Amino acid sequence: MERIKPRTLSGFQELLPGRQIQFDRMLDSLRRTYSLYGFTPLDTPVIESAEILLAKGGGETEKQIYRFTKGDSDLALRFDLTVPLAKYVALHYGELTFPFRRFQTGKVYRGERAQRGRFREFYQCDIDVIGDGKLDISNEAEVPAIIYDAFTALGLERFKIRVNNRKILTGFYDMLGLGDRSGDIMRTVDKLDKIGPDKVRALLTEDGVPEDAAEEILRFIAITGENDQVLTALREYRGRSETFDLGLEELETVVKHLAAFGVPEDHFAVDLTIARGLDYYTGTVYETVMLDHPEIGSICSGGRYDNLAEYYTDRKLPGVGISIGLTRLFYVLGEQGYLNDDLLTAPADVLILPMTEDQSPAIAFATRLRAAGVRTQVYGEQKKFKAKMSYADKLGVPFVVFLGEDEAAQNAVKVKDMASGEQQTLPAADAAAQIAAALEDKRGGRPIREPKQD
RNA sequence: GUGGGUAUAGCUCAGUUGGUUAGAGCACCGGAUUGUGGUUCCGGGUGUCGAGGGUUCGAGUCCCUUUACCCACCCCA
Repeated sequence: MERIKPRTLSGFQELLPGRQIQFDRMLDSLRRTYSLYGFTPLDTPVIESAEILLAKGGGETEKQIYRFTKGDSDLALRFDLTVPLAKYVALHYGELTFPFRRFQTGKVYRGERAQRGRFREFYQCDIDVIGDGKLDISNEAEVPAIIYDAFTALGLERFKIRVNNRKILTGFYDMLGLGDRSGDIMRTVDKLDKIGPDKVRALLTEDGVPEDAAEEILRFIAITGENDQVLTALREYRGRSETFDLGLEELETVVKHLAAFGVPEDHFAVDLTIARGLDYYTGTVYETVMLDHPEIGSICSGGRYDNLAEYYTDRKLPGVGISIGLTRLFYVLGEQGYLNDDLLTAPADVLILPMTEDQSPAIAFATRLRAAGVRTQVYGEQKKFKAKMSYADKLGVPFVVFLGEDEAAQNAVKVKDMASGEQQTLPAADAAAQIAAALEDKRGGRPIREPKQD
């Protein structure tokens, strides 16, 4: 029989068991943080009608979306979680309470060419707050505050949330008489970190930006430093564009609130260059980078949009949201050796090895362990003892329990600590509680940690 | 979509100017050790050299076609 060579499509990811456990822990941690801020979980279909997903039309989405037909239906795989949210909110408007605060984790699909840290199928973790007609600016500070909490809960420390305001940028380009070109210019300016100011200037003039305007732009994006310094420098531009002035006011408010939310000053920064992928945002925008690995780009971005669901409803639904590229984040952490292979990656805390033909005592003891919250597996295979131990070793379970004739006779169990090799015989009555306590001792590590800085 | 690269064991890869039987490490299997793993020792190759065609006495190696994958750009999480 001809065998088909097993393979996984480019840009799609599947993990081995230990890694998958770590990935799920990341997801759990994020969901817990989001719940703490009063967000409600949401799930929407991976497949939607193409008409819905392509309502906006044009651009990269059209090029990259997976689209197919089934019978007469024109269907597509969701490209992000924001468009499905817009449809959801428009559809269920009457049944929702606003501001509507939802979080959603799920896979999204983009038919672009895969490469390092770029996938065709990947997880996004989104939070959004949708207002009915209006939405207060305080939400624009809360969202990055939640991201700070979420990343900190994951054990990450060396990251920075960069904040900007779209109105400041469009206002600034209006001053230069380049308002209609601002999209292209922002994309070029965004490359500053990568290619340096000289090349940015060259690209700008190449695109037909007058030299004095290009010079002006370079001076503008060179504004860096402490948040207060940046804000002070920006105030020099006031009075020349209403849009700019409004944007600056918003940015000042967001910076002030962020401090109140408890985000340390060194974890967020006003940055006038960020602009990528933020085309539908109208106000505050965010982008988060890992400080030690800026080359991987954004792992989390979002912002304020004034009219989420304009393609589906006449109602004005402003919102603010942010999306973590979880697959990218996880991939990068793995690449950089940040994922610990500790006992937390084992699928069970205890493996019970029944040594007698009758496995019912082992199964009964497993039931007691599970009742005590201990993840327990019974190894029922008829193999040599060595093979059973080897199985325990490979899974990485911290404890093995032996249940044989000797133990049964004493109404006891023998517990082996796999790390130390020590064994002790415990009375069956309180063995489960003792094992649960010992596990508590061993734990306390976070699922994901960054290495200590030298 | 544009440009470059790679394809040999489960994985990472070596394989000389074309030469006889296809190699290493890790992993895996068996044994030393039938109630003790992770260390050690002994033994075991598990392969359509991506696919198709060509050149040649002879192709993993050279040429053509093709497919897949990787990297960079574009764009993005």
